[in-house]
Amino acid sequence: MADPGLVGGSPPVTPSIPSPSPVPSPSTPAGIFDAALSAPSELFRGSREILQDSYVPSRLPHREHQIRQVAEVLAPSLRGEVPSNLLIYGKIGTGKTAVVSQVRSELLRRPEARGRINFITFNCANVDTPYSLLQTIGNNFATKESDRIPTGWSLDRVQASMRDLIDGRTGTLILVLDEIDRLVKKSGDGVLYTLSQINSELEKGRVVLVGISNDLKFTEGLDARVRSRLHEEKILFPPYDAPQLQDILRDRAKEVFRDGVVEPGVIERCAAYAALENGDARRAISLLRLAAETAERERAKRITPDHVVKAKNRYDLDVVVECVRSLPPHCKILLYAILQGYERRRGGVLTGEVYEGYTKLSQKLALPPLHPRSISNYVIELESLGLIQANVVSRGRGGRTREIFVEVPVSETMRALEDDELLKVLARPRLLSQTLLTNFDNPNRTGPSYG
DNA sequence: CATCCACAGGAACTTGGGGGCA
DNA sequence: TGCCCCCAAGTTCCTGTGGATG
Repeated sequence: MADPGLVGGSPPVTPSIPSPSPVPSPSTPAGIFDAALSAPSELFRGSREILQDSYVPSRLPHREHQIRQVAEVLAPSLRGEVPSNLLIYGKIGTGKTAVVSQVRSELLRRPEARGRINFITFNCANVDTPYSLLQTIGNNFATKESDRIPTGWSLDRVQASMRDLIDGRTGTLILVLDEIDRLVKKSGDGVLYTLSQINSELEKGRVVLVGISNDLKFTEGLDARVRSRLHEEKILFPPYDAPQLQDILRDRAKEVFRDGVVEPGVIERCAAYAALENGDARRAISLLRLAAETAERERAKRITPDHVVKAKNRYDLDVVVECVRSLPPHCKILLYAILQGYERRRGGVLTGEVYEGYTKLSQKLALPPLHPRSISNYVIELESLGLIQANVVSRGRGGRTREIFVEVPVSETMRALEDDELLKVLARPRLLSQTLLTNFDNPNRTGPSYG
């Protein structure tokens, strides 16, 4: 089985996929993809992968300085010395992961790195418990099946086994922990303490930690020893501004689109939308991709600024629907109760009302309702996902509570919930919301405006 | 200015599931 | 097979909060 969240290191073993039968099944309308595949794309020249999040371009505009900084920190590993631990901060889509990935490639390309440097990258959103982290690190070094660390051992045993496996190889292990703040938030700093002091227990191997975080303040709650070890070096990635985002988009566009298909104003509009949202380059690139796909579906010969506007509306709604679908069952019921209350009151709903609504819905669905404490946690989770805004308000003798506002289009979100197997019995006929496109396309919108 | 209300939210605990080991 | 481990989800218990009220 492939290690979850492992981005670098040994390639995961993938099961062989049987080749598809060339004969279409009788129930499949033959040739439904023929039209889409036969004609070459009029817009795309290069692989569409160039516009995916996972693609790391050969050039990272406006990140030359950061690349140099990361390289300088890690360079001692090429001389057989132990580099300092490194923390990289910056908001989403500021190029942190891409820069580390590029430095990694350059580093491993050097002849001095051969047999001397191992580079493993984890995303702590997937590997977020001490056990799974130590297990995955150890298993990355296991050369035979019997060396692998299974699930079910005590944490001490996993730790000792991982240490032995790392020490089985000479050289430096550069351990990149992407979204390290999520690991700390979920499991505390114990495992970081273990990793940050592991070098004192190793004879041959050496470990260097490179933490990547979106949260500039995540080290505030750390144990002082862990903080000082992690903070040996730190690099801040500032958000991109609109002209910088335009440069990034032009680079990608040149690579992926045919000449002259991108109309003036397209790049500028994608960059402007993304610049408004924390200078997120990923978002800018996704918008460009969606705009191109929209143009392609319309069989347009060129991508226009209008396609960007359509793409932006689609992007926002897709994100919401996908997010809603991935919620746990009780969280979906809670969100439905919030939406109902919000629609009824045409404004903020209080925790007590929401809990009452949630309890009624649960009973309707023949599910035992959760305790208010658990619901309180779900409210926090929904807020962190950006679906609602929950402000703590004190109402005097009315007590202290949270006033909850909905941050997504009510009708569309309810419909997404009603599509769910669990909640479909709640579905009712409703009018199509006219608010969606106008609300989503107003970047200057302040505060809750749906409902 | 003490009291009150209706929670907020931290911490410890319980439960149940997936897995290893002797 | 029984006992151990980890982990996620949920519960219980508790203290804290802050503005209206008397």
